[in-house]
Amino acid sequence: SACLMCKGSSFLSLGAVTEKPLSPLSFLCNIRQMNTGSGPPRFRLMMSDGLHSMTSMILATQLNNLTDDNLLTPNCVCMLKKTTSNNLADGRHVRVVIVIDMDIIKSAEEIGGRIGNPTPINADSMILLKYSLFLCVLAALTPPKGCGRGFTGKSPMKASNTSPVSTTKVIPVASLNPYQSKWTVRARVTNKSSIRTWSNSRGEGKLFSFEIVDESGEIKITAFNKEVDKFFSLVEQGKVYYISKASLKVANKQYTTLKNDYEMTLNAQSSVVPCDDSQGVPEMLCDFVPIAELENRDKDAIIDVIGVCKSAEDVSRITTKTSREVSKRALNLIDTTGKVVTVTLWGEEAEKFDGSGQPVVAIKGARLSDFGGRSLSALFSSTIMVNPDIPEAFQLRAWYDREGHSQDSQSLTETRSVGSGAKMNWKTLSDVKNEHMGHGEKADYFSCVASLLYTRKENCLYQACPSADCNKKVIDQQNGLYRCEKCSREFPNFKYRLLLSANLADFGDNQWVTCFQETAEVLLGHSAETLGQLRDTDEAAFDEVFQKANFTTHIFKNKVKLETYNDESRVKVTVMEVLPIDHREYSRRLISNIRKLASRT
DNA sequence: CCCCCCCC
Repeated sequence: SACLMCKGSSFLSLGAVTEKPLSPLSFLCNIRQMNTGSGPPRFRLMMSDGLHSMTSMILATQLNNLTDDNLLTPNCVCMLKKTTSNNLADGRHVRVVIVIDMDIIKSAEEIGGRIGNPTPINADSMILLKYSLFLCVLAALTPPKGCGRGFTGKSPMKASNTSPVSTTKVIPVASLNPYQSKWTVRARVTNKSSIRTWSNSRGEGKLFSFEIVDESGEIKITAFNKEVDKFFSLVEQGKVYYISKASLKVANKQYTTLKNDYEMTLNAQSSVVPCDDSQGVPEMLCDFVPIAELENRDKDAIIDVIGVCKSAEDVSRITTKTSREVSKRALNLIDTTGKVVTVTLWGEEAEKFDGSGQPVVAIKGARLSDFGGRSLSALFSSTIMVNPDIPEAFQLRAWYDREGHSQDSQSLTETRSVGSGAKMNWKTLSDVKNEHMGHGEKADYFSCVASLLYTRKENCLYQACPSADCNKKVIDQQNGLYRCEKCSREFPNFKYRLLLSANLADFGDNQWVTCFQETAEVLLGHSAETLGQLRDTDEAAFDEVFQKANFTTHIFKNKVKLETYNDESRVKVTVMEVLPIDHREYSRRLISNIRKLASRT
């Protein structure tokens, strides 16, 4: 539905539809304790309705007990029963929403993850609505309080006495907002870009950007045109600066890779002054996502990852859709979750990467892709660190050398296929018909996910030649001997073989297929021999085998070929392999197909 | 005010 935080009309229409007062529902995005000095603790909340988020919300102290049982954690759903708004007491003109009464109606555990990718809005936009009701959800930007890095309550920062700026106090980067103009931050430069130019309908120019970090958080800073000339050579990667008088704006969530709702633009008044004292200013702020956890994150999420580079491809050159040549190199990273993910590095990063000695690799700001299930891609804005000097890297190194190197691992990135190694050519049953598969000179191969709709139990078993490599049907001589025409021999025995006709169905179509011995045994769950015995001795049990197999769902790898009998052509589909469904992979494939379909219309 | 981020 439409965003109820910024669209008054939506709010009204929702009220009209339901015809009864609704209490506002919110997702909690984040919660952190504010620095209040003496007095009861105050908690700042970030909430969202899935589309927009609001950071300037404060829990009334009488609700502080909600934080006691660790229920008010990111992703839980809250019902805001009573709210008011106010300016912050510290004299800054910051409008905040105070939550006076609310209930937690679904725990973070029940929600299971962040919903949506909300754009931050400020309290003023919300206050316009008087938000007697709105819908919001708390989504996770950081782990719950107490176990996160960089966003939990931190002691207030002291301005260094070497500060050249005496009129404004040094504040934490995390507390920067557009409503406060007199501030100075002291932070380290990370990830400085080169100078780029642009030219579009709105004009042209040049820019460079960099990121800064202090113990409270991080923010992206961009300099355009004149400010490029003024600051580019001054700003050095890894150095600490006092920065003040820059513009703040809401960061566009689509492009943001840092954990900050805002970003900074240097302007004519801005000051950037080197600071010799880098005491207490971290090198980098990372929020590493365990590799196994990547399965549960949204496609396109920007995440930090750390793992041992178990293996790396050689660098190669590829041509992009826009005919540009670029270097690429894929790495396989493993962490203590035992899961492996493929990360692709590009350009210079791909060229200079050295995977020998299986280094620990940390990447800040990689993009999660759904290629091959789950994989990662480094961006221009990513920071790639080889054997970084951080505790997580030392722990991983120790784990890998001790046990990780020999542990069974499973990749989230499907490189070739499930099962026997051949490439999966996924089709729906109607695709097979519409694309006239099998009509060519050679047979075509495809894989599908389908359910057994019907199996013909009559004639599914035949008596075959007992010699090892011959499966030819034998002729019952009715004298206790069975003749194989192929071997030109008579045998006192035979072996049962399966030749099962089955009707497969998926959501759009159905198809008769033939399953020989091995595939039929998998589908029916018994060996041909057992089935033969069963048919001859216990017909009810034999029937039950088929009943049980009915409506089971599998991955079928098939061969399709047009065959002609007596001037009549029909497509013959033979099942080559039956594989169990990896449900996670299947739902991913399903979602990806739905996305594809949606993008076509 | 940019926002490129690629390939299978």
